[in-house]
Amino acid sequence: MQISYLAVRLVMTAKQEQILQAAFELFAMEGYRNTPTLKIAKRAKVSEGLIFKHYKNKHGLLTAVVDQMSVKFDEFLQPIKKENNPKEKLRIAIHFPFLIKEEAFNFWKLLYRLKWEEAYDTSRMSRPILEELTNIFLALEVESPHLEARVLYSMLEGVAMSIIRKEIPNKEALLQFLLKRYV
Amino acid sequence: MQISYLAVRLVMTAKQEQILQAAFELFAMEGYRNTPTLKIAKRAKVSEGLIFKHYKNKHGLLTAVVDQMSVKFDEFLQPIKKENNPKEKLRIAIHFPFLIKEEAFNFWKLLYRLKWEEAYDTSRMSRPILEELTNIFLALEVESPHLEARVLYSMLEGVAMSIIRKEIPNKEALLQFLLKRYV
DNA sequence: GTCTATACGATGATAGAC
DNA sequence: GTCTATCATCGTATAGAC
Repeated sequence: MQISYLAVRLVMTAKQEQILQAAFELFAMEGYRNTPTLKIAKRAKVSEGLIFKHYKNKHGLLTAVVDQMSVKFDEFLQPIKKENNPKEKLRIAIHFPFLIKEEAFNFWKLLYRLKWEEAYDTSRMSRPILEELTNIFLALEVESPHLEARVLYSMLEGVAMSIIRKEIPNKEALLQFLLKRYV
Repeated sequence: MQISYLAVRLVMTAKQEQILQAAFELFAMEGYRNTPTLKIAKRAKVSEGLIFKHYKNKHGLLTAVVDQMSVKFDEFLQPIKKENNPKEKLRIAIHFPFLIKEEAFNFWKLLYRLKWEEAYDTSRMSRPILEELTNIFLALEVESPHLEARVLYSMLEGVAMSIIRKEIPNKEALLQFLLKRYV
């Protein structure tokens, strides 16, 4: 009975969600190790013990946070997946770093934190993008589609990191520059 | 008496160096927060107390590690600084991510860890590179030297990260591809 | 300079009542 | 499901002897 299992998994009490949300925010802002469970409890306005009832231990809570992020990430990728025209896909890909709203910075901060801090395997998130980029260049029949994709991916990742870290003074100019170069 | 002050600072006992080396390795491999001082002491084959005699506290030890890294980083940058021909400077810059030897991966891992994990300001390390790249494109009189430099920087940073994380199967092919594109 | 012993606070986790 | 109380352990840091 897969369906009912999934259904059960989706049911969350209000407090359970508060914990998840608080943990997400704090892990992103201060890091996993730097965040005591007591601080999460306070932010979520629940008792500390409740965290362990729901998520077994601190790492279980992190897993739950990451699972939730995966879903958001898939949603983020939908536009490029739905588009069929390779030129248009490319345009969407280049827009990605610039589409990250300030409210979503925490999401990406956490992703990069985990990547380095916890040696968490974030490839299930990065691989789909790399695959999309490769498909683009295969369709465009360029000389070295895989290398082309790798380079674009690295560049977009580097740009995204700079944006999240608020190191780019004029985002719009950079976006236009990239569009002119690639599309 | 600046000179004698500096001279004093450079004197280190053998055990002090062992501590610094062990801390560097562990911070890079497992992260600053994840590394207990006892573990550092054991790796350095000294007593735990000695760490605090020499470095006051754990954060002081981190500072000492970062200071030492700064020196290594400057050495790394020397080739591009010494070169005058912009085309040649560009070639050197593109080589950078590929010049990182496996033994030096820890160095860069720690740099990125600190960047995200501790919100450590690593700009004193990244800014000089960005400046060099900007100078290159100013000398080459391209249309948008600052944007051009920013994009190259992001790309090289992204590539370097992939290399450190051992995600690139064929480094040589990627290097040749980049050289062909940029130089 | 170096070691041993130890204090002390913080933190993850459990037990039991409601 | 939720809270309060509590524990055990770990980790930073200090004191004092050699």
